[in-house]
Amino acid sequence: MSLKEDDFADWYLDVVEKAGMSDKRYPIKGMNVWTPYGWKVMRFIDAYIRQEFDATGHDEVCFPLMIPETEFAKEKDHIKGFDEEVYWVTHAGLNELDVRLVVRPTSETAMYPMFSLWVRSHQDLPLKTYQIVNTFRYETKQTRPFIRVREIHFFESHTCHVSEEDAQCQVEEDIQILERIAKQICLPYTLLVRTEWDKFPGAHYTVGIDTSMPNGRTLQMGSIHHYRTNFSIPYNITYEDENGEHKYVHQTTFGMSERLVGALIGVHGDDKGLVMPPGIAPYQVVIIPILSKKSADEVSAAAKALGDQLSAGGIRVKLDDRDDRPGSKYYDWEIKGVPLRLELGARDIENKVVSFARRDNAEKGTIAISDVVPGVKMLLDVISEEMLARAEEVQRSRIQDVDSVENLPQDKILRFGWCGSDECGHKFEDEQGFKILGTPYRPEPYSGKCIICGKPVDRPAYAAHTM
RNA sequence: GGGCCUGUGGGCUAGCUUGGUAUACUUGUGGCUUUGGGAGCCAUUGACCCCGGUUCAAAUCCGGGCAGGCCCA
Repeated sequence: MSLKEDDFADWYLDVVEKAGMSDKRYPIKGMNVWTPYGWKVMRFIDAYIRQEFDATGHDEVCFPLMIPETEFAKEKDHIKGFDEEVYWVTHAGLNELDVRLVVRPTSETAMYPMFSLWVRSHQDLPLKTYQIVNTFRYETKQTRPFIRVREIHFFESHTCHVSEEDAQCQVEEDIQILERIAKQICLPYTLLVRTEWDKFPGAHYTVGIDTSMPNGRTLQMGSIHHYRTNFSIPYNITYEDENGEHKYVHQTTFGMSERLVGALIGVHGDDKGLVMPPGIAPYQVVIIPILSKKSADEVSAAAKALGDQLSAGGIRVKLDDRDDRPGSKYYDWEIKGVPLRLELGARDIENKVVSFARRDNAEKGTIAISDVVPGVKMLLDVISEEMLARAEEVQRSRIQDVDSVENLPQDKILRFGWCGSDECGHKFEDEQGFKILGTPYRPEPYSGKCIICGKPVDRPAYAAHTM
């Protein structure tokens, strides 16, 4: 699906509301209520994230929400990057606080004072932790559910290593974890090393994780940072090595937010509503019994038995036995994006089959009732693969090579030569209104000239309008 | 940071200029009926953002507050 800006904004808000993902009527701008269906989706994503981090030797932790100003201010670039968008707690009861408290916009400054206590020896390393929490950032721009909010649900992993090389290996592991998470949600993405002026405040370098939305803009879903010793020095996180020498740890972080939900809505949705990737769909299958006066009891019992069978087979299934017309139910579940609809009526029972309809491509057919569990599983796998393949194809088609600033396509991701200088980069951004997303994390063959100064370059830069 | 606009049942909306019983659709609830793509009929619940002012009378006019949206830097 491809949409103009206004159409996308209307479509997005409409779908989020009608599918029951979020209620934005809570009386604080940018702080929305997770309604049951939306929260189910987020929980399935979180569950998968937990599984991935646990399996790669990370320990889940949970740090306090508040950070004393004295700790928050220790890393100068970091505070400069965040001080305009943090919430402050200045009072407690009737008293003004001596040391004001920051409501975390991210948790480096909460965690690292403790890391300096936890890490003493090289045997304590690597330290690999993560947490899934809410953070707060005072957004002044237009807010939008999941995409730009002031209370952000996200995960953040924080690691400490003996050397820059070890930390670099962690970045590679993070990318593998990302690959698996993205596959589960059928989301394509690009890995681009951000410009110096756009990297995370305090980072050595930042890898942005972007995806492409139907209005032609890119959405940053998360990022991976290599900090080197930029934080361990001000927070004094040191270890004693084999030779008794004290050294600063090298650190990384990796985080992705509820924007994953915004991305899956935008990337997969269509004019009928959401399309949920089977991997994180709260309901992978919905069963609609087709009742008639004569067959009501028989069909109801068969539908119930079918639901139990699928459920026992490990499939997340919803039996919609509301007293409503089938057509009306179809529309309801299509808006919510349930990947597979099963219809069961007297005709199907007679033929020993169940009818199905795929949400992603509207394909219909039947499955033998004797073979229903493996049949449904296979269909869900196929749906997942095809959703990812289609989304990847769309993303590829949105990337366009350009070699001049004349007539830049406004709804594409531009690939072009950039010498890497701040001067040319800023000139391009200021004059063209595009944001430079960065240069590929994985080198890709390229030869061209800087689009501004004409100097020969051997790697491309990417730019786009961003959400 | 500067400017503009808007708040009416759960949702969407008419009424506001020119003050006088608040409108339609949708949703919710109960019933009858129906069920292979949003059926129909009957009954019914439900609102003027808050505070103050003007007035016989305020959704409507005025002031302030709160909330939301848009545009520009």
